[in-house]
Amino acid sequence: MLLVPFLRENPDEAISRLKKKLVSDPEGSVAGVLAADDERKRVQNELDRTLAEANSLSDRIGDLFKQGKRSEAEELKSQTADLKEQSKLLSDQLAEAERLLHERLVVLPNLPHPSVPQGKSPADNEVVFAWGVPPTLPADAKPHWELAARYDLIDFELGVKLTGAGFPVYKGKGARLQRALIQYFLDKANEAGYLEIQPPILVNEDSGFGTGQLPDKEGQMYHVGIDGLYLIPTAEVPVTNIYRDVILKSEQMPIRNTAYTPCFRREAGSYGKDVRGLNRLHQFDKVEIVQIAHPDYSYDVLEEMRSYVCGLLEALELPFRTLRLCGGDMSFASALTYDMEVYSAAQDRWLEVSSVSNFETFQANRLKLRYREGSGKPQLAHTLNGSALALPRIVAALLENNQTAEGIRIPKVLVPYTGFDLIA
RNA sequence: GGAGAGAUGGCAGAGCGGUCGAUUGCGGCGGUCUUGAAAACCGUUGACUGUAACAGGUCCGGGGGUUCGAAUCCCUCUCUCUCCGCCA
Repeated sequence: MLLVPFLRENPDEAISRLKKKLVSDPEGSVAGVLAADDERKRVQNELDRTLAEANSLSDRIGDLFKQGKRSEAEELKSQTADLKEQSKLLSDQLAEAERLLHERLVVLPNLPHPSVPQGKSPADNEVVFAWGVPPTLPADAKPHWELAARYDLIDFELGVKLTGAGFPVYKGKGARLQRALIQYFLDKANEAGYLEIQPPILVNEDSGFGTGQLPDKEGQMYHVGIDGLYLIPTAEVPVTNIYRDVILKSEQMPIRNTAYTPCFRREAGSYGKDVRGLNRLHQFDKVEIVQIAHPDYSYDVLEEMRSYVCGLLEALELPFRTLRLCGGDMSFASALTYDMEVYSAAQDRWLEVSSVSNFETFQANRLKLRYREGSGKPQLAHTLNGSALALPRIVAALLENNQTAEGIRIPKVLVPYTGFDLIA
């Protein structure tokens, strides 16, 4: 959620940055927020004055009673009725003004960092880094869904029987590969100084709001209506919400957490090869990294997280590139996002395997996640997170890029985890 | 699912309807003492809002009510804990 004081002091800057995020009427939006805030302040002021008057009257009545001046007290009592009615009215007005302000504020996305490229679609993303060479595959190279079937690693039809499309069943070496990747990613994150967390995978509404999934992206989460809980779309939600309503000491930062969880997404997506096989699922596994950082160095932290993820991909020997997302392709809450994409030769396309973002104070403002410098006033912290990594497309790329006539080769770093170096 | 107890400041834990934003202890911070530290002693220590700064306002789980006045009384919701049952 954007900060009203910032909008008030820098309306023009806010408007031009919102434009980059393709907000349709940034002028009207900002003006609407400021107007709502003005009204809120006006009503608040009036209410405060009324309450102050009522409070002082009550004090005097109390004093008079103590002094035994009953009739004078009764006299004053009669004066309070008006104030009472007025304050009731005003507090209703205040609630309405606050609701309106919140309603207008909550629909505005985060402001993009100055380095974010202008653009509308993935085609406008900026390639900032690339590593590795696409492998030369045999002429009869297969996409991963055919490989998964041939080696009996993943059964998509069986998932349809049990649950529905997008809920695959992993079997044998396929299942083992999943477990190996999770273990490997967690071990690496631990080595890099991230504290491992095992959070709940259902969260309440407050948590959904805190990280920005609610209220605007409600439809993307599975909802357990009877209990009012949501299945998490990413571990970011429970892990970041650990720090909701928390005031840290500045020396406690940066906080570095990692978590493996299944992730659930309802998003329907498009049809055809974009969603074939592992390309888009309703349930998948992911290891997430989250940091809470001081605003002074949160962009250093972002770079560190980015290079950490790149290191994982290099270790897995997967050719990849890093994109700086353009304003139109960024998520609602993000100020700057890097996507890592692995090249899949057999599909001849780039697969997004990780997304690393700095949310600055956007989530922290919703979460009331603050830090204190010495004995100073609490300040909003910066939140960051990234996938490190999401399994399905890593598996897809591993299968496709490492296919040989003998079978599918497992990268060296994974062999201690899988217990085999070839799927044949 | 049944029965009971509870929800107060970083934590623990008080709080006859006005003098309570809230006793006290611990913790934190500052100081005295000390070569330094510990101990002891003294002081200080919530958040939000608001103001140029004061002032003012709000917050004792959420919501509503009684009252001139509510942390204290009433209603309601939520959550937590204990015991029993059930299950892993």
